[in-house]
Amino acid sequence: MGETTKKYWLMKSEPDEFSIADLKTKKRERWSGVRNYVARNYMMRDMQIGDLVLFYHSNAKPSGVAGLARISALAIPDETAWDRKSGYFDAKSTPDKPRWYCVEVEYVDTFKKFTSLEEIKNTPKLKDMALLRYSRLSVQPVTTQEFQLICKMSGLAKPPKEARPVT
DNA sequence: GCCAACGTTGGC
DNA sequence: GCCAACGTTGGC
Repeated sequence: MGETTKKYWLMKSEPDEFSIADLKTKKRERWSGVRNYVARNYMMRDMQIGDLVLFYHSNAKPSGVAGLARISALAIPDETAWDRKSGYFDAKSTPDKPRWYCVEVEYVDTFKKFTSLEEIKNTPKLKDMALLRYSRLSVQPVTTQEFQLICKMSGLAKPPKEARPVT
């Protein structure tokens, strides 16, 4: 990965907790609660404002890609880590020495056609997606080809080619 | 609810 | 540094 500038991502959320509809209502949301170093590092080191995100519903019936979001703020310390009342509390992370970080994402679109995990599995061109190879990783890079194809499968006539923040 | 796959922890 | 035990993710 290294110096490669990534533009496309997939981020998982359990729709019972936070769905694409919730993001649409709230417009923007901090992606807090990630407690995996690989996922954190993608957010901390590689995400840029304007990067586009496939919003994936995990642990759902069915699971799959539900819509599109965009990175609207760079990673900052995840405050839920030092909130004892939070389900994401982690005593090893403090305001002085934060261990966990989160970006902010903003709503872009809800796909007209939900693209299920099963469809992704049945699409040969998508067989190398991190989604299938590292099934437990909740924040992961997506190639341009994969991104464009999933947008197409999801009924988005013109997938945004360029990542552009709204003002 | 089950469980495979994987990440983390801690004893040694 | 190894690895067993344990915890979590997420599909089914």
